[in-house]
Amino acid sequence: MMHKTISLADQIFERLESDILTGVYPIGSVLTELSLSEDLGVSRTPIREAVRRLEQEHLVEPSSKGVVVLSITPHDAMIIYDIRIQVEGLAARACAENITDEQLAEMKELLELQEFYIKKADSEKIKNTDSQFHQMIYQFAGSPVYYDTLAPLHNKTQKFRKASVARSGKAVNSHEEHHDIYKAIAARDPDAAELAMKRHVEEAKKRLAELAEI
Amino acid sequence: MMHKTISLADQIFERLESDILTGVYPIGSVLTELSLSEDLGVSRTPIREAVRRLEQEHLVEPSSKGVVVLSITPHDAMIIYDIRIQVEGLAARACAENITDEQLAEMKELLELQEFYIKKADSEKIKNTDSQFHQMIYQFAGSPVYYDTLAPLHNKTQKFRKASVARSGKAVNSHEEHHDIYKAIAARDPDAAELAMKRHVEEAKKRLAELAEI
DNA sequence: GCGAGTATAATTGTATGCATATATCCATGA
DNA sequence: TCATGGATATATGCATACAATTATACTCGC
Repeated sequence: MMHKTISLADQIFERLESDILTGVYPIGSVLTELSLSEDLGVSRTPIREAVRRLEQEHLVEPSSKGVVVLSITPHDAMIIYDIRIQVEGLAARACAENITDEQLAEMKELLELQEFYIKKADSEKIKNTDSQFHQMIYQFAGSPVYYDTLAPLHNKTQKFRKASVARSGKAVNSHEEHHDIYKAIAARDPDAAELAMKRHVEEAKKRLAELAEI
Repeated sequence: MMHKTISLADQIFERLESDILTGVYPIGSVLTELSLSEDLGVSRTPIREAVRRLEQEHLVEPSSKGVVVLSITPHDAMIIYDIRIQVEGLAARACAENITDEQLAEMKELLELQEFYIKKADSEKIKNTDSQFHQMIYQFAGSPVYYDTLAPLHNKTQKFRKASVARSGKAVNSHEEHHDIYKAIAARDPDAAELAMKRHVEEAKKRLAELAEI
């Protein structure tokens, strides 16, 4: 019952993370290992593992009794964008310096796929390719440090944005900005890549600020 | 068996993290839960928890048999400093904008303590106060996001530096730079605080680069 | 009626056992 | 000799049992 499948702990983490960021477990509610274990029908062991990861990401906080749900505030979201502006700028620069031809081709392919989904107006898939594009940048930047630092931040803003979009009904489109970044990286121009990426994340921040009326 | 003290899992994580970053477990070596469990004299449960955290921080990587030690390369360390330059700059700025009088007093006290240890040439304590100073900045910046992002990065450079210092015999002293940062924060001057912090982390990067002969 | 002290319940920390998957090694046959 | 197949060893994933701590409720004495 082990390898091919994703571990229960991973599945449970994904589920709990989603449920917290989308409000299924409201901020302030208390979760205990035992109650989660009963709710999800598994033993405490994989639950513990998932909850520890939630703790590390500050989505929950230990309290005298179980853990209490924290999620993130709009203010936190804005700060995450400020950090992302700087660090993704560095990552894009590193990417322009280090990317291989194969990786570049992969990136181009993803952008074409995104274009396809934009024409079909499949917003779920658009958002997916969007995230994948950023994760590619993190991965192609030449050090796992970029991914480790940026992936959790990106993840949080994505889910926060998702909740805001659901409330407002608006959607966003940043395909052109992605293409600018790609072009700079393809040209192996670090300055241009950094600039394009910083501009892109800044725009994303502004869009969310409007959306969430911060 | 659940004393007031820190949990076994936490202790083991700290120890393994240190041992990896200082080379006790060389890069490429393989660790299994069972062998660690026997070496450290505890059951697999807390070991598992610690190893999962190491995986999340990319200090080890799962393999067919146990996990293999990754640690960080000098190149990674330099990248971490580049990220810290930017993000700690933001944190220092936020700190100057948000810090309370009590927090400011606490910070001043810490710097006086550090001065005391410097006169006594107690390098272990100096390093401790050093780390505490940075962590205070993260905590007083007004959002847990700063701490979550910066603490792991700071931790890694500290331990990496420790290994380098052990090899070279040199030590470093950055008290004056800390004091500059404090003065800017005390004056509630965000621009000056950001600048002082950036300069400080840049200097730390240069010192490590010399030390590690990168 | 109320406070103190104690019993009880609830919760997490740790150990252990079992199931399962994978690697390794050895034997056997062409 | 080499490939193949199976037995064995080793590893992790999950469940469960137990220990210990902390919160809560309750009782008893005043």
